[in-house]
Amino acid sequence: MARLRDQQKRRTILETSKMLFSQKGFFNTSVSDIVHETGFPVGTIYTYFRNKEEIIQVIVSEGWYEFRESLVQTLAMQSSPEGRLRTVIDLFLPRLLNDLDFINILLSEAIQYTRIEEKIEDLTSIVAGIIPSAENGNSADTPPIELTRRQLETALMVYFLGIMDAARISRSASVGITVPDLLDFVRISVHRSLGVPLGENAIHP
Amino acid sequence: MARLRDQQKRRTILETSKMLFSQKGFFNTSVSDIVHETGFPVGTIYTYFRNKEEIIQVIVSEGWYEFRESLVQTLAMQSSPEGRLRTVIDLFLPRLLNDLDFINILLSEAIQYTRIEEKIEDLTSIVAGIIPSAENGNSADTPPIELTRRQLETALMVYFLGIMDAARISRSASVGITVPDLLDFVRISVHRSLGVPLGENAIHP
Amino acid sequence: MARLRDQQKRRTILETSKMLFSQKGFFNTSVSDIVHETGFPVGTIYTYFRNKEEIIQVIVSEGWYEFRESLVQTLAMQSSPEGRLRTVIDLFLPRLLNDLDFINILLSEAIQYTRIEEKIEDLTSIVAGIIPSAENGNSADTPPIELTRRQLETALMVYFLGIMDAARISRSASVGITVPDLLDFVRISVHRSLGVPLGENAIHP
Amino acid sequence: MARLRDQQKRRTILETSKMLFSQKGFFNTSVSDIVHETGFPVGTIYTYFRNKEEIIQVIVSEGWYEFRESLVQTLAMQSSPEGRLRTVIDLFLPRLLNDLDFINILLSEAIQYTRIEEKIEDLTSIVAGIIPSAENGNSADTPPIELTRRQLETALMVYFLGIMDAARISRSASVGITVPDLLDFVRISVHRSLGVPLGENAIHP
DNA sequence: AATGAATGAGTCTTCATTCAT
DNA sequence: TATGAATGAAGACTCATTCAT
Repeated sequence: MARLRDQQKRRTILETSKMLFSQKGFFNTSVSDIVHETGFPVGTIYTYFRNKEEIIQVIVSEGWYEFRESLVQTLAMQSSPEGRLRTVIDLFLPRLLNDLDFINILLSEAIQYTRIEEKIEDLTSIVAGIIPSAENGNSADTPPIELTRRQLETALMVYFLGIMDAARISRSASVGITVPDLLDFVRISVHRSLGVPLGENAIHP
Repeated sequence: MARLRDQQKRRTILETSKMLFSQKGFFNTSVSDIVHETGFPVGTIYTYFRNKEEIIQVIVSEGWYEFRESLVQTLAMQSSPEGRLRTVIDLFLPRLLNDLDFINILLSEAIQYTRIEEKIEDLTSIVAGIIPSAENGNSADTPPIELTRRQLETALMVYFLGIMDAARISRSASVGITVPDLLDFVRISVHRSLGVPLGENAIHP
Repeated sequence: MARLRDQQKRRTILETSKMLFSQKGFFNTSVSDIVHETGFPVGTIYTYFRNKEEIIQVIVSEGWYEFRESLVQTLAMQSSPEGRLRTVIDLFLPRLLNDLDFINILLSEAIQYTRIEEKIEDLTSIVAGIIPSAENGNSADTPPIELTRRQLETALMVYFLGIMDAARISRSASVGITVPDLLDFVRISVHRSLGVPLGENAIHP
Repeated sequence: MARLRDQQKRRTILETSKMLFSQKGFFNTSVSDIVHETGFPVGTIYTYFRNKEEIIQVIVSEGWYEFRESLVQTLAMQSSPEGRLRTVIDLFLPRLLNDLDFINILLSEAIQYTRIEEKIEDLTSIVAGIIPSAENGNSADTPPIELTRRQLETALMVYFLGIMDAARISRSASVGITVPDLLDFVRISVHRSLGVPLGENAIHP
């Protein structure tokens, strides 16, 4: 019982902080802001987290863990390379882009507490593994793309970072590009490069 | 006659701050750090800049202005679309990626002082204008790419942001990708998508 | 349970600041002076007051409120106009003039934070209300003074301000006038103008 | 020639500073404010005045000297006590009250640089000397007031300070009393106390 | 365990005055 | 002599974290 309520408090702190960090930035959000927004006493914040830095680290690591785990598990359930690709593009990418607060924190000022390099390399590696290539060994029916593993990973890293950054920026009123534009762009690129057709509703976001 | 404002001093403050902001972040760099690093007295910092925020704004706006101006002017000197594309890829992209401190500041914590949206949209628009497409009107010998203007701009935004972000991250020891990998990636992509061959030394890296 | 705000601490800050502001002036008193004089750490000052300005505002507003309230309440207990007048002159005026630090702050540099106009107008209005005049309606036995309400209020304002300012200045070694001289002056004036005899010990000096 | 221009500059500095000190207060007016308002370079300010403090001291001392000298000289030209009284009330008081900036500075935050005690005592003494009293020796035709010299000086000090303070405060929008009310008040008081009738245009302000 | 007052190093910034030119 | 950039001590205030209650 107490356990449950505690977990709820912890979640509230994390969610409130996430919103504040995304909106005002990590350094412009004071612990006192979190206190006011949650309504909890300061002391309470420090019974759940060692310090302010730990809050952002947990937001990022838990958020990423969740995303990554569900990606890996769902990928495992798809037998064909094509199915896996569709999963990434039609399910996980939209989900990622849906959480702009998360992206904002991941790429913003707190990048120093974020270890984003490791995360992107990891993601890149997972996705590279599902793309049929000469090096990866490829099935008979999908023609291999002519890229070395290194080139593929470079491409994927640019794509992921570019899409996340574009999504983050697209929030700004002055930007014409929208998240749907970005998803559209990915589908076209994949279709052209890999010959995998990905209709807008292939799986359904 | 009193002394005149010393432009060399101003430059020193800007360069020192740029390095510090990139290394430690804007918020973790104190004015006192700038004072120690430059060796100037505090007062001097404030005779050249109204406040700490103005320093980062000037770093970004002057840096961007310089980059953009030389891009536009050099583009104007190239008559063929192909030549313009080569200019962008072989001259300006390497130059941009060479200044990782600048990129770091542009994309990092100071994003709030940076108006990066406007800058990226502007750049995207300039480059979109030189790519032969059905909409842009195209010469007989280069086949148009089959993208709407909106799709093209989305693609360019993702590419630019992705490359800059990847370059920034590539600094980290744990990342396998390097800036040459990124340039390589761009050349291949352009070659494949537009049929424009861009050898590594096409103009000069 | 954490500690509760300590009202004694708050009072110490107010009293110390009052003395310092009166002695050295508001602008020549630094928060650091208050810190040294009280012995409290800086942070403590700011847990009780939002800023330096609020300290002087509280000194003035609380001081005035206390003075005004006790004036009004005691006046209400006196049934005759004469009794009320004596209360003002023999009880409240001495009390006011006894707190030269307060007067000094009220009339000095912090006048900008002090809203002294409102306070004086209010006081003037209260006292004007107890003086028998043709306009106020007067009892049969005290002859009305021959002044319009406006003239009466002007007179009272000049008197109050003049007495307070004279008292403040009388602190200076070079000035011959003393606070008893001022009280003496008021008694004579009232006696002559209103025919109300006010012996030095009428109520209690 | 240079001499003349110099004196003009000096006057400009004094007048600009007087306005600024009155409006914003001495401590809230920076030397840089004076620089901006006058358009002179900082250095110039310091060729005319040793420091900021000296500026206010000169404003007050020169302003007072001028006022006092012309008072004394004009008084000397009046042979009757009554004429002298009229001069004070109809000529000098209105002139004094006409310069609210001066009064404001005299009584405000810079009171520490102002030596107001000496000035008021001096003025009080001058005026006390022209009022017929038992102690002063009095002419046959004006009945002496029944006040000791000390009481008279007390009265005058209260009057002068009260009127100046009231005038200063009357600037505030919320105050009903005006400078004419104050002059009116003085005339009535003098008439009643001393039997000297002072029509509004007795001499002409 | 829960609380929130206490803490003080550290932040950015100002500004009167000087003095090199 | 005229100038205005240079100076740095001093200012007000913040805020993450602790710890007495």
